[in-house]
Amino acid sequence: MRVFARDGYHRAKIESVAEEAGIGKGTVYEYFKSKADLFIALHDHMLTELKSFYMKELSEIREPTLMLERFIEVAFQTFRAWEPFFLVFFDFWAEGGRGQQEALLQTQMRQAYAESRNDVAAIIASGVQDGSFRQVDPTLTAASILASLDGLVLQWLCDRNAFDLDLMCKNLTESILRSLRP
Amino acid sequence: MRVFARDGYHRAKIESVAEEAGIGKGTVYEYFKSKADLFIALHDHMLTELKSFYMKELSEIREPTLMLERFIEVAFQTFRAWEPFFLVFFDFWAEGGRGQQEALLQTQMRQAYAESRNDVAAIIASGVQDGSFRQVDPTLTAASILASLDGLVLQWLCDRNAFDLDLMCKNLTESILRSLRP
DNA sequence: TTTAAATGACCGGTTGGTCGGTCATTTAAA
DNA sequence: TTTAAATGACCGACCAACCGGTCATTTAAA
Repeated sequence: MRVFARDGYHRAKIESVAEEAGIGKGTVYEYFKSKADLFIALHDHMLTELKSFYMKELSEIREPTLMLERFIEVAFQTFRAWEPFFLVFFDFWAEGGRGQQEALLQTQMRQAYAESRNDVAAIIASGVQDGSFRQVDPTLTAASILASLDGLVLQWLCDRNAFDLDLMCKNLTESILRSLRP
Repeated sequence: MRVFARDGYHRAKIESVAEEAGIGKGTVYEYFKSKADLFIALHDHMLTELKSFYMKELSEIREPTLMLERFIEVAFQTFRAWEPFFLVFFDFWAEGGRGQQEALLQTQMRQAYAESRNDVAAIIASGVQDGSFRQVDPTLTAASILASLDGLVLQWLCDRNAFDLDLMCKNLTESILRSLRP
C-alpha cells in the first residue's frame, strides 16, 4: 500500500515493495502470481479493512439520521487517518475504470461500489420508512452521497489547502440532512 | 485524448498516438518535448475546451437558481457526450494527485479546481445575496457540488449500469436546491 | 538428511526518446 | 520564367534503460 500510494501502480517496482516489506524480490512471487495479482489482492484487503472499520463505528446506532451523520463523520476521519490508503484509490480508479486491461479489478470495483450503495441506501430507506426522511430514491441518493465523499477526497488529496476537512464535514452533513428533510 | 482514454497514460504508446494522428512517431517529438509534456498539453486543452462549453451554455442566465440548475444539467450532458474526455481524467487524477512526479500537472490541476470552485461559488454567493439561497459558505458548498459531479462520473464510468444519468440529474438537482433553500 | 522457503543475479520484452536522412515547398538567384 | 539553393516538417530504424518475472543457488527449518 505504501509503495503504490507513493509511486502509483505503474511506477511502483516490485523490488520497492519487497524492500519495504523487508524481503527479497523473488519472495514476493511466492505469494503473488504477478504485479496485477498483488494489486488486486491489495484492493480486496483495503476494502475489507475499510468496511470492517465502518461496521464497527456504526454497529450500535439505530436511528437513520444519526447513522447517516455518523457515517459522514467516519468517512472524513478516514480521509485524514488513512491518507495513503486513499492515494491508492487513484490507481484503482484509473486501472479499474478502463475495462480493457484488468477486467477482474473492474468487476471487483463494481461489486464494491454496488455494495456500498446498498448499505447506504438501506439507511436512507429506513429513514424514509420511519418518516425521518422525505420520499427519495434510496439508491440514487446513496450513490450521490458516496459520490460527494469520493469527490471530496479526490479534491482534498489534490490540494490539501483546498478546504478545511472539519468545516467541510459540518457543511456537507448539514446539506445532506437538509436535502432529506421531509 | 482517444489513445490516453483507451489505454491510460502509462500503457499508451507514443507510437499509438502518432498512428491515431496519422503521422510518424518522430513527428510527435517535433511538437512535444516528451510524453509528459504531451499529457500536460492535453490537460490544458481539455480544460479550456470544457470551460468554454460551460461559458457558452450559461452566459445568458442571470438568476442563481436557474444557473445552478443549468450548470448541473450541462455537467450531466458532458458526461455522456464527452465520455473519452472524462476517462482521461482518471489519469490526470492519478498522475497529478501524487505530487512526487509531474509537479507541473499538479499545479495546473490545483489551479483548475480552484477556478471551478470560484466560478460555482460566485453563483452560490449571488444566490445568498439576493435571498434565493440560505446563508451557506459559498466556497465549501461549491466544492461539495463539484465533488458530487466528479464522484458521479467516476462511479458511472466504472459501471454504466450503476444508475440512470437522467434520473440522477433530476435527483441531484432537487437535493442540491433543497439543501440551499432558505 | 530432507524439504521448503527465500533470495537476487539475470533475462528478455517493451518503449520513450534520438538522429540521420528524405522530400515537398518556398525563396531567390539567374 | 527557369533553375538551384534553402528550409523544416516528417519519418522510422535504432538505442538504451528499465523492470516484471524466472530460476539456480543458498539458507534454514524439520
